[in-house]
Amino acid sequence: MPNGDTAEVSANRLSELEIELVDLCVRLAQFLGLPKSLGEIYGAVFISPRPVTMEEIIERHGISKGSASQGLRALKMIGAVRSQYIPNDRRDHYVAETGLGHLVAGIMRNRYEPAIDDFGVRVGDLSRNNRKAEHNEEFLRQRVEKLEHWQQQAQQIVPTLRQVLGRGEQ
Amino acid sequence: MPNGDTAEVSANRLSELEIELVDLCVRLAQFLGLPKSLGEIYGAVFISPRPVTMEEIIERHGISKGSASQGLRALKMIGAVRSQYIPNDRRDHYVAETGLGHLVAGIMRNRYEPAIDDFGVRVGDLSRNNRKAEHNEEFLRQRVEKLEHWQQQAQQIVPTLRQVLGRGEQ
DNA sequence: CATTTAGTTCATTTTTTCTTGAACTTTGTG
DNA sequence: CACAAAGTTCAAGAAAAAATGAACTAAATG
Repeated sequence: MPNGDTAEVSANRLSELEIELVDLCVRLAQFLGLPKSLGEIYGAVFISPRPVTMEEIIERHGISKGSASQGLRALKMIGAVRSQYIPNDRRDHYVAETGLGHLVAGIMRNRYEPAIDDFGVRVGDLSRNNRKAEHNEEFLRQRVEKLEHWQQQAQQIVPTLRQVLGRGEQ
Repeated sequence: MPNGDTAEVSANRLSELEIELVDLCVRLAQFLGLPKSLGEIYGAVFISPRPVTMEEIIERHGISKGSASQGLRALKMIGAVRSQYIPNDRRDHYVAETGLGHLVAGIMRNRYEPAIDDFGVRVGDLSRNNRKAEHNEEFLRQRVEKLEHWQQQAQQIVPTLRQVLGRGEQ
């Protein structure tokens, strides 16, 4: 049972510094094209020195239950957050993953790689049809080739990023 | 499906292939977090073997004048498109820039680098205040340091990408 | 079991972003 | 100059994305 009496006042407010840290997480999320709430939730976990429950996040940050639930699921999926077992407590407790390489890799895997692959498939189809369709103008064929080249370059980016960001994790 | 008669002027209808190429440009734009219309407009320029006017884009792709004007401005700004002088014609004529490195560099410059810099400024402020505020918990200070580290790694990404994508342009 | 608590789902509402089009400015033309 | 064509701007509408919260399922507790 939550602490009782005087407690109906909101659980400990966020300090200035905590607010700023969460703010940065929100900006980061938006930079990456993720919804603001993911940034808030990640921030909530990031600033906590010990594993947090969904309820704490909801209380301290004023997020709806639905957002919190869905947001945590998404963050788990990209590996930004993981849940940690706490004895004698039925609730899930979350801990932030803080390696930038790890975070970026998760986002890549879930968001970017599928799109790059899809692009590859489409360009592949196109260039296959391109060959047998002899009435195409030469110019458009060159454009299709250009896209194939883009696709090849895009494929190289993922491993390269991994290399740059993979160092210095703890 | 043979093209049939329609030997007349190219003025209108997009071919299947052209539609697919524009479609890919739209997907690419959306992947990069840019509005669909930018993809369409870029696509319109991309598939044209000769410089296109705004009017042609509006006509062939059914885009509003406002979108076309703003979209072309944005594409010029990121260097995805440039206008080319045509004698005896008052209108602007646009040509697509097709080097992936060039395109990505432009988007970086306009969209990502400012955000990364802003992030850097904020983290800098934070860590400066962090030092003099002696009442901060140790844990939060570690988190601020973590963000500084992220910032440093992010700074490295830009030149690395440039290197991967900068080769093989024509 | 009945009850309480943790967490999920999803239709609805809210917010944000994109697109449109009409009014406007600018520039070339006779 | 008056006119027309090219291009810009921005308020308002449309569309898309995100957040909410009530109704739900599942799982522990006694």
